[in-house]
Amino acid sequence: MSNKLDREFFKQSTLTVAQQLLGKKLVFQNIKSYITETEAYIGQDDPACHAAKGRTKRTETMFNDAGFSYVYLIYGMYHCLNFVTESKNFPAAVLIRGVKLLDSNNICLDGPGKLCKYMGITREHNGLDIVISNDFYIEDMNYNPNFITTPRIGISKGKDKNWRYIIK
DNA sequence: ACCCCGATCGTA
DNA sequence: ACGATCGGGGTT
Repeated sequence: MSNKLDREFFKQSTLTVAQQLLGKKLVFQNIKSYITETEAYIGQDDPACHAAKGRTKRTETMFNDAGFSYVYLIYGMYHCLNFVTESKNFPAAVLIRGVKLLDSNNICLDGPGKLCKYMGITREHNGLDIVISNDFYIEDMNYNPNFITTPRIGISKGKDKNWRYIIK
């Protein structure tokens, strides 16, 4: 038995998912970690959301049903991992900004580009259904850490939203 | 065809 | 503070 997160979890409001993902176990192939930092990107009214201007080839996966991965290349050299939230055809996702490895000396991977590089996550892993996958999923390990809330970073628009969450 | 810019990171 | 590096997306 496992406590793998199901589609209903990811269908919740994006802010709830972003907060609730903290402390959850992320399994990608043979790498196990837990999530320490997230950010929310929500819909066409969020100027920092890639899908703010609607459906494009790149943002197509943000319109997927909840529970799919959204991976994109940024600055020509790094990848960022997100999980799609809310309803199908509503573009919203949670960016995974930091994790702590569970089986390798508690190494912290602080930064979305760093954790993708370490895990080998690329655009090949875009649009995968992590609710049904057996080697890419998230599990509840019954850890509900306290967290702090801050503005999102690295963006030029939408700085007013306090949609970044970090384990204390 | 061209141009600008970006949900980053390592180095200085 | 800055450069690396390149695809997406809008404009000509």
